[in-house]
Amino acid sequence: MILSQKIARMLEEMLEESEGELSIVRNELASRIGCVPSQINYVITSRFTPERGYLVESRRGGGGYIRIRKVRMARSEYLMHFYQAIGDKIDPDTAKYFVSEIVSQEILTPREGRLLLAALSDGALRPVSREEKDLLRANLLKNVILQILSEKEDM
Amino acid sequence: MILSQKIARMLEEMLEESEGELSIVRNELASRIGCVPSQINYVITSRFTPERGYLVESRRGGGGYIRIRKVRMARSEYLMHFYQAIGDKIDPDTAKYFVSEIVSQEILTPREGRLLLAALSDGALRPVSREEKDLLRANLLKNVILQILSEKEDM
DNA sequence: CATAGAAAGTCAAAGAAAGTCAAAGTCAAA
DNA sequence: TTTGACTTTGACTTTCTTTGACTTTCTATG
Repeated sequence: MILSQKIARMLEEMLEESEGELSIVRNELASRIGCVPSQINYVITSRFTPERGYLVESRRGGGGYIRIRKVRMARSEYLMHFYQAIGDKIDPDTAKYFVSEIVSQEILTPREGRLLLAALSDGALRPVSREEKDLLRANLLKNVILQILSEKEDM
Repeated sequence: MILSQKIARMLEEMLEESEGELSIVRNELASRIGCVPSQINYVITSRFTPERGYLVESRRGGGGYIRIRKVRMARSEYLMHFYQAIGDKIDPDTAKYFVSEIVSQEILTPREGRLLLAALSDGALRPVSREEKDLLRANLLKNVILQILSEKEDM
C-alpha cells in the first residue's frame, strides 16, 4: 500500500477510536511513521477535506498541533433534513433541540445558536397569538437555515 | 501542556474566583511558577487583550503590580443605546441599519448579522399580519440584544 | 533632593512547530 | 510513448514560545 493511504488509514482509525476527533503533533507522527512532516499535510489536504466532512485546525510554534474532526453528514444534506423535519410549525423545545444539534455539528457556533434561540423564544415572539407562535417559529428557523444553505460552502 | 497555556489558565482561574478582577506581583508569580518574569508579560499581551475584553494596568517599582480586569461595559452601553432606540416597533430598513451598525462595531460577526437579518426579514415573519410585523421585529431584535448582553465573554 | 533598590517593561535572539511550494518521481491510461 | 494525475521530498517561510539582557519607573531613605 502507498504511503499516503497508510497515513490516511491511520488517521481514520484514530478518528474511529476517539469518536470523530483527534489531535496530533505533526513532527511526532511523521517521525513515528518515518516520513517527511509535510507528507502529513499532503494527506490532510488531499483527503480530509471539508467536502468529505472533515474540519481541520492547527497551531504553529511551541505546543503546536493539528486537529481533525469528522462531521457526520454533508452540511447541506444535514440541514435539509432539518428543514424537512420542521414542517410548518414547531414548538420551543423541539426548536431548541434542533438548534443544539446544528450547533453540535458545528454548522453554527455556540454563540450563533444562543442568538438564534433568543430569537425563537416565546418571549421574542410575544406579540403573536399563542397558536401562531409555532407557525412563526417554524418559518423563522427555516429562513435561517436557508440563509446558511446559501452561504458559500467554504467557511 | 505548554507553559504559556498553563499560566493563562492560572490567570483565568484567578479571575473566575475574584469576579473578573485580579492583581498580581509579577516576579512573585513568576518564581512560583518557575519561569522568567517576562513570560508573564508574554502571556498577557498574547491572550489578555482588549479585543478579548481585558483591561490591564500595572505599576513598576516598589509595591508594583499587574492588574487584569475583564470588561464588557463599552459594549453593553452601546447595545442598550440600540435597545432604547428600537422602541416597540421597527421597519425592515431601520432594522437592517441597526444590525449593520452592530456588526461594524464587531459585536456581531458578519455571519451573525446575516443570520439575524434573515430572521428579521419580512419573509421569515410571513405568517404575521402586516401591522404586526414591525412589532414583532422590534421584539425579536430586542430579545437578541438582551441575549448578547447576557453573554459572559469566553476566552 | 539624590540615589539605591525594587518592580515592571521592552526587545531581540533562539527554539519549536506547522505551512507552502516547486521539483522530481510513479504509474496508469490514451 | 506521452501525458497527466497523484505522490513524495526537502528547502524555505511563517507563526508562536521561551529566555535573558537591558531599560524604565516607582518608592523609600539618607
